[in-house]
Amino acid sequence: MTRTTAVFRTARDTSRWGLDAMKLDAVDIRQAASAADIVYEALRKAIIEGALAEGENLRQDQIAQMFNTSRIPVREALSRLEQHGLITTQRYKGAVVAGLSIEEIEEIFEFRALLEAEVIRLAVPNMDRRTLELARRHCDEFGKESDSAKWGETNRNFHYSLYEAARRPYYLQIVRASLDRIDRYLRAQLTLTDGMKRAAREHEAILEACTKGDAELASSLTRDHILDAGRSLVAFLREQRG
Amino acid sequence: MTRTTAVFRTARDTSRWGLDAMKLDAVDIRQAASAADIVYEALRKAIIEGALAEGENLRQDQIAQMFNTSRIPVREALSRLEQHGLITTQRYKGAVVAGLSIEEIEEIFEFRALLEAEVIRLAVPNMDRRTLELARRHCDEFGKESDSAKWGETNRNFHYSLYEAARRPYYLQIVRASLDRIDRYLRAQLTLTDGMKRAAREHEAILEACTKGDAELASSLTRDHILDAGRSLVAFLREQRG
DNA sequence: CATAGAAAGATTGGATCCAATATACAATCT
DNA sequence: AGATTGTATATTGGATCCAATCTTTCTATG
Repeated sequence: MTRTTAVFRTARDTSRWGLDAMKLDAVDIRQAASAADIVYEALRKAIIEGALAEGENLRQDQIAQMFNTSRIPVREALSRLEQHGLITTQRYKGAVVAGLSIEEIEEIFEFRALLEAEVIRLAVPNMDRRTLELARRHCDEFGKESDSAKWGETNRNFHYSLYEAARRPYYLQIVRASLDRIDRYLRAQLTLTDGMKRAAREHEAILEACTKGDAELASSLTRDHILDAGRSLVAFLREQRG
Repeated sequence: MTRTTAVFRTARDTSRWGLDAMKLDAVDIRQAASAADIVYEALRKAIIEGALAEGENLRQDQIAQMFNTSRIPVREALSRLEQHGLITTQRYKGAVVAGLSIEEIEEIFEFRALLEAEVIRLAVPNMDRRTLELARRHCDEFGKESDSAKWGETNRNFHYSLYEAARRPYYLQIVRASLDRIDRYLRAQLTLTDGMKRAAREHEAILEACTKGDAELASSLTRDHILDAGRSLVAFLREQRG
C-alpha cells in the first residue's frame, strides 16, 4: 500500500516526463471514499428506494458484517442518516428506518413546492442550449421506464438538470434532502397508479416553459406539479393506511 | 456509576412507592445526553457565536482531552457538524471551521428570506394570546442587551416564538440550520454597526403586524428584514475583506 | 396462573490499540 | 543551491475490547 501511494505521489506532478501525453485525469486520490461513505451511500439508496421498509431495525453488527467492516464506520453512516432524517435512533436501543406521518408528508410537499418553484424561477434566465438539451434527453427517458427505481432516478435527473442552472448550491442541497425523505412513498405510489403518465405530461409542460424562457410559468407549473403529486400521494396513503 | 444507574432504574417505575406524591417531572432519563451530544452542542455553540474562528483547526485528540473523553464521541460530533455545514473535513487531514464566501452568504440570506417569509405567513393565523405575549417579552429584551451573544440568542427566541405558531417542524428545522450557518457573521456585524437598533425597530413592526393578524404584512416585513440584514452584512464584509 | 423480580443474552456507547495517510524535515544527488 | 527522496512524527480511520443499557427468559411467590 505504501508503494501505491508513492506511485500516485510521483504521478501527481505532471510537469516533467511524458506524463502529459498519457492524458491522465486529474483525479484527486484523497477523495477516495471511506468505509463510512460507502455504507452511508448504500443505506441511503436502500432507504430512498424503499428497499428497507420503514420501521425496519438497523443493527450495527449486522450491517458491519454485510460490508466486511467494523461497527465504527457503520456508526458514522448511521449518524449521518439520522442527521438527514432518514432514520431515527434511541440511545442504547438502536436505529430504525424513519417513517413519516401523513402530516409530515404533506408538510414536505408544501415545502418542496415553495422551494422548487423558486429555484426554477431563478434557473430559467440562466438556461443555455446544453442545459435544455440535457433536460430534453432526461424527459424522453420517461416513456421508456416503468421500473419505479429507474423512474425515480430519471425524475431526479430531469428536475436537477433544470435546477442546476439556478447556480444555488445551498438551495439544491436542501431540495435534495427534502426529496430524499419522501421519494420512497412517491415511488411506491407511482407504480400503483397512473401517476407516471401524468407526471410525464407535466414534465413536458415545464420543459416547454423553460425553453420559451417563461420563468413565471415554469415556476407555477413546477409548484402545481409538486402539489398535485403530494395531493394524490396523500390520498393514496389515506386509503392505504386507513 | 452503577449506584447512580440503579437509583434511576428504581425511580423510573412509579407504579409503586409514594413517588407520585413527589411530583417529579416526567423527564425521560434515557434522553440524557451522550458524550457525542455534549461535544456536538458545545462545538456548535462555539462556532455559531464565533468563538471558534473560521479556518481554525479542530484536532480530535485535543477536543477529546478538553471534554475528558475519547476520540470516538468527538468524531461523531464532528461528523454531525459537517452534515450541518459548520465544518469541513478532509480525509486524513482533519476538520476546520467552515468559512463562507460572500456569494454563499448572499445565497443563504436570499434563502432565509424566502423561507421565513412563508413561515410567518403560515404562522399568523395560528397565533394566540400566549404566543404574542411571549414574543412581546422577547422583543422587549432587545433594548437591554448589547452583548452580541445574548443579542443573537434573543433574536432567535423572538423569531422562533412567532415561527412556532406555523406548526411546521420541518420548515423550522431548515430555518434553524440556515440561521446557524450565518449567525457568526451577523453577530460580528451587529456589534460593530448600528444594525441592532435598526433590527429592533423592524422587530417591533413585525410583531405589530402579527398582533393585527395581517399575515401578508408580517411576511413582507420579515422578508425585507432579512434581505436588509443580508445586504448590510454583505456590504460590511466586502469592506472588511477587501 | 399471573406477575414481580432477577439472571442471561443481545446490543449500543465509549476506550484503547493498530493501520493508513499527511506533513515536516533531514539526507542525497545533480 | 535547488530539487528529490527517504525518514520521523503527527493525525486521522478503522478494529477490537470493555462497560452500560435494553430485552428476554426464567424463577419464585402470591
